[in-house]
Amino acid sequence: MAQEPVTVWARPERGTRGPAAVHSRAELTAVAVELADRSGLSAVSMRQVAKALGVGQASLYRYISGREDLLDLMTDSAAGEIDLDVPLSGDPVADLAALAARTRTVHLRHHWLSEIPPEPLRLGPRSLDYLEYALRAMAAVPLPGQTKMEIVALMNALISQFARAELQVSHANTDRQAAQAAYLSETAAKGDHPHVAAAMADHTEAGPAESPHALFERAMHRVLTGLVAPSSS
Amino acid sequence: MAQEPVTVWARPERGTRGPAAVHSRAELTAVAVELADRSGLSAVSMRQVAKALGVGQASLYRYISGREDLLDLMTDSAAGEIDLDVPLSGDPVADLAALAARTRTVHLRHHWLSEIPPEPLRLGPRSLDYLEYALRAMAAVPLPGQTKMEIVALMNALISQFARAELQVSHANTDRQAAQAAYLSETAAKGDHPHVAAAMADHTEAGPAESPHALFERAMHRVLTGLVAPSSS
DNA sequence: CATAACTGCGATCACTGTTCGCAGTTTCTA
DNA sequence: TAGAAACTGCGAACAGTGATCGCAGTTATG
Repeated sequence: MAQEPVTVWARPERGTRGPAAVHSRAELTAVAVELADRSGLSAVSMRQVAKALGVGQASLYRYISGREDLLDLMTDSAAGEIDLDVPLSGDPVADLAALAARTRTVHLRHHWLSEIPPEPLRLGPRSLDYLEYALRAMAAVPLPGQTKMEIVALMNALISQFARAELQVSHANTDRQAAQAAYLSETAAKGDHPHVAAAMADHTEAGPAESPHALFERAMHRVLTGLVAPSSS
Repeated sequence: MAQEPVTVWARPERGTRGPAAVHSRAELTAVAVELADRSGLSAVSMRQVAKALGVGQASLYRYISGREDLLDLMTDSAAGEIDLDVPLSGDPVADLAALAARTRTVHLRHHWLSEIPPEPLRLGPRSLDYLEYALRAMAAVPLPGQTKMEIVALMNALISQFARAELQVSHANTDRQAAQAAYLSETAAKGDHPHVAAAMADHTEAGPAESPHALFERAMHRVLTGLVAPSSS
């Protein structure tokens, strides 16, 4: 009935019969990534990708089965940029924290990673290598495999969150954010929400702001320590 | 030039001049939430909301300025379902963990919360009360306000992630997920990725699975301990 | 050589969020 | 009290989206 393999990774890129395809999935992915790097994820539409590639829009469906596939490819391509040849020290927390730090740089290089709608299980070959590496780092940890996988998922969610927060301040804010911030400070100044007001005052004066990288490493180290530490119950 | 208040919360619901509006933002919100509860966030389109409300589509723009406003209203409405009258014990970690547990139930009640695209700063009045409560729980913690706010953001990201994972297993999987899972186990069985294979084997046998609630509480407690604990550096 | 499988793609469909202009209603002001 | 101003509801339309269908042309297989 329907086409059998519903995921890109299980579908062969080419048959053997017809004329050679002019482009490839890799090419498609590269174009999509460049488009997203420059103009955000919303710029990655079938039409724009087709235009940037110089083909008709409907032709894209010869390479992928839909936009979801494109996101899969992009995500996995980004995962491929994470260096997995770094040897493990044996300290699970330190190794995971270092991996997280490398993942963070990829997130900063590709803003759109934090915009990708988090499907459960968006795992391509490179992402799988990534998962394998992370699990290997936890090999000596006496936790069930299920829990370890959840730890990796949580770690990635945190990395995404950090990247979002970091890009938010650096990037030029839309007027929507400005309005939101204005509403926040305005409401906080009204007298209710004293703790919010205090926290925001802290934020504005503060001292020399800690470098985002250092902040990330500290927080991630703490969280991982909490997660990986042997359970006391 | 443009309309001044860019956020819903700063825009008055009604002027004083014209005929009385037939509906209200609250009504709009309720309809949208019910729609999302039943059919997911994608069912919340201007047309469907208008139809469910019995008005023309263009009329919605008299109450809100766009779909984003609708998401803001829905999110804040959900935040309003979190009980903030629970007295604080004085133990920051325990209080935050309890708050997180209550937030989790709201996420489970409203699947779509995990689907909402995470804008930076989507804070309405109820969300602000929530933030105030969380900061109050950390009043005695010797950390800069900025860091405390980040902790709250991280906590919420984790709650969202947990809810997603939990709903993923319970909910009827789409064939896309099934295909992804098939690809995963197939590739893992190939011999590379031994740690992934082992973890998945753990997953399938395992013993009596721990209740999701207990798992959540344990992990959250650990993470919060790691985050709130006095810095050693 | 015929058949089956493939490629590229113009045209089109159903859907999305949003805007415009108009008729009708209410309230404020001069 | 008349008129202007501000508001409501909304039909129609616009630009954009992802996806499908069918056709002409090309290539390899049996």
